[in-house]
Amino acid sequence: MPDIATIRVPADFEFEFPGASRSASEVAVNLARTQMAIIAEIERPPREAHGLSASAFQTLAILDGAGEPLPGHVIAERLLVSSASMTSLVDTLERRGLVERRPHPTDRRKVLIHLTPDAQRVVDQQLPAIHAVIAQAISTLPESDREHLLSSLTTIRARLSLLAGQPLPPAKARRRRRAESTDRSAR
Amino acid sequence: MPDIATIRVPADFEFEFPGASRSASEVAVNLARTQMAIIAEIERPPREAHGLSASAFQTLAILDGAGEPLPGHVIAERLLVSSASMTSLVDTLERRGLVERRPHPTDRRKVLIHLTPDAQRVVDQQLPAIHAVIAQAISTLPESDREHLLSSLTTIRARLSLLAGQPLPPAKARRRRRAESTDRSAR
DNA sequence: TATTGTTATACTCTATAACTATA
DNA sequence: TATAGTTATAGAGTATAACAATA
Repeated sequence: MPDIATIRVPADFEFEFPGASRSASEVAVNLARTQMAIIAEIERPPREAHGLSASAFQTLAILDGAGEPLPGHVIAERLLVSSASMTSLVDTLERRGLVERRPHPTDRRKVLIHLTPDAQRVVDQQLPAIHAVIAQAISTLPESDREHLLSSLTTIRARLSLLAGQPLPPAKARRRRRAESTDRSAR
Repeated sequence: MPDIATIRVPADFEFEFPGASRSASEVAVNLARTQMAIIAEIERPPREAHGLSASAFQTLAILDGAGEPLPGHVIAERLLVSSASMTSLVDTLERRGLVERRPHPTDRRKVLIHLTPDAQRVVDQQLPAIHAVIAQAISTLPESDREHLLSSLTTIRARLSLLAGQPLPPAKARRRRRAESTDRSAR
């Protein structure tokens, strides 16, 4: 049973990367791996393979969540893709009969994307399964730790939203250690 | 300044999705968003745009971390891609002069992938920048919370590695709420 | 027989640039 | 002018299946 220990970085990490923080990088690496493991479990077959890419399924989920048809540019912006990519995504979904394009009643520049009954079935089937997997994945974490975890994550996101508006600091040069053969792939 | 609050799911969430856990889904959603925000900050230009995809850069990082040339199938397995995809990835990197294929000295089935000096320069420049961004992103989280966070993440990963070996439980049906127009996109 | 890697094929995602239609 | 969307073009990533070479 691999991968059940906390991933650590080497003791000389902060020597090799001036400006880095060992504990911070450990948090980042473990965050990434945990997130990947959750995704993998959610997508593990047989998940009644809907055969949709993450972006395509997310498009359906966004439409379901909105509870009403949306114009393409709104979906594109929530999905963080370009308008041309959105066109192509909607093309794919339309080909599979999961969405329909219909003209906006008043603004003739816009095209409203509607979920079809087939798509609604896909979403209604997938969402409960996804949330059930998540419930199972987190089930061994006590409720009090969940609140603590949420608060730590929010602290990080708040800091990131500040950083996003600032210029990037110059990076300091890597200091090479003497040659050795230990595996440093965790970095 | 958007997105600095903990993302919550609606109060009737566990009614709508039997078998789901509200706090668990909140953890999963916030984990995903935090992870995305870290990636976005790491990739924020001008990051001396190396122009490499995530997989391509990770391939270089894996080779750098190993400290020695590796056969393709080893990289493929760490990267979680097929051997054919690995061939295509190495093709791309070779075209850009970042890796070289050389025959394995003893096992003639294998091809060892070597980093070129150019690639080493890319990695030596990117890794310190990445770890510096991470240090900044986590900087407002007290050291004791970092350990707590790591431990919670490991608890989740341990549970996931157990689940991965088990059959998927049947999902219960979604219960539709009365129609309303609130935005439920956080799900 | 099993392992390693490649080729062939196909599809999706993604982006930029140029364009049309509408507001 | 600005907004919404499409088309054209291009490149990358991904997978499966069939195959060759080697162990």
